[in-house]
Amino acid sequence: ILLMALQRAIINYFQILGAMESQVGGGPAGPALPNGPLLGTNGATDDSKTNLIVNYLPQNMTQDEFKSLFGSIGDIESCKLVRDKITGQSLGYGFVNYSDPNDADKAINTLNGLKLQTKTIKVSYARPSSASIRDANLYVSGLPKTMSQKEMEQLFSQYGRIITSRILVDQVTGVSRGVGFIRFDKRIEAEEAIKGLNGQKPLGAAEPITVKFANNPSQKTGQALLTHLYQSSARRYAGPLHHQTQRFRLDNLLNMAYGVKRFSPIAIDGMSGLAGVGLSGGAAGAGWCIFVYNLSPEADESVLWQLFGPFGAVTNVKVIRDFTTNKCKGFGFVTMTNYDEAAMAIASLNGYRLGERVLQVSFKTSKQHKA
DNA sequence: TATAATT
Repeated sequence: ILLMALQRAIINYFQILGAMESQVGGGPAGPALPNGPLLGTNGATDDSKTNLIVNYLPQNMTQDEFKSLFGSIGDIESCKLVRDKITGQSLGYGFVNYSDPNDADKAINTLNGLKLQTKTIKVSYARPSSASIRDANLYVSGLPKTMSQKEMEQLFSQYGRIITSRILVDQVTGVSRGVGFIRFDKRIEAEEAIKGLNGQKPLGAAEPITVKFANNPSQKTGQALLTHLYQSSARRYAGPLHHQTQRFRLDNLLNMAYGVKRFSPIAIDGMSGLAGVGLSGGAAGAGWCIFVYNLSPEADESVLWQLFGPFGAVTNVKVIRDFTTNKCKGFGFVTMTNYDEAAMAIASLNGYRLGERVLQVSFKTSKQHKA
């Protein structure tokens, strides 16, 4: 009976999420229109200097958050967070096409390596889209535990240009698990690497390695899907009250099914005492507005992303600048979607020393700007 | 023995 109730609740929950996404999401940007100066001699657009691919995005980042983060650098021609066509889940990567090549360069320099929650995002130029670069990812197992990422790359680089490589490690000890991934620029290169290396012993190794095409990571088991849903349920949009009650109802069911408690008492009890503090609506989307005081005159938006991003979903950041000098006036605002993440960020960052300055961080109140 | 890299 519990499982049936859980199943119903999950179906119900997906419908609610779907409705919320369509209200809040803002939708994917349309295709980039040909832009005069960027037309090549063959009539094709050349966006190689403006179009970026962004990888390792947090699973729960929305299109709006994505646009807000990259829009803080400069004017965006188009951007898209890529989602699974059927489930609507983020695939963890996206594209940003800037109007100005200088802004694309700036985005790589300032946002590549930015830590957001548990992820370190990667920002790089997108290669021209083509069938020849798809399905070029290899799964490698049986690697010697002593082999480094660099050594694995050296082994594979004879077959082509490597785009990414990774060796999986034990989360506790940090020691190699003997498995990894190699993404080549071209699928043909990956095919050649399989022919050349599958079943072969690396120099000095005791065992042969297995090299094959990697599975697509979007296929999940029912268990993994449930786990995922459970994790994402607490991270969503703080939203209107009827969504809150829905959220807690589902959470209680999941708590029963998994025997774990997700919400801290403060996240539940805290809500009732917070009328009028921090919670904002408006065009930027609902969320908890945080006041950040004692920023340096040189502070910019990327500082706020770096400070608050690790704590959870950030929808917007703003540095308040002097109109004439364009220098920061010493304060800014950050909007976060979820109360518990905002509270954690405030608790952690209030009193935080940034260079020579000690930050004051709190929920925004109506009369703080006079201080 | 499995990570969200081509719209």
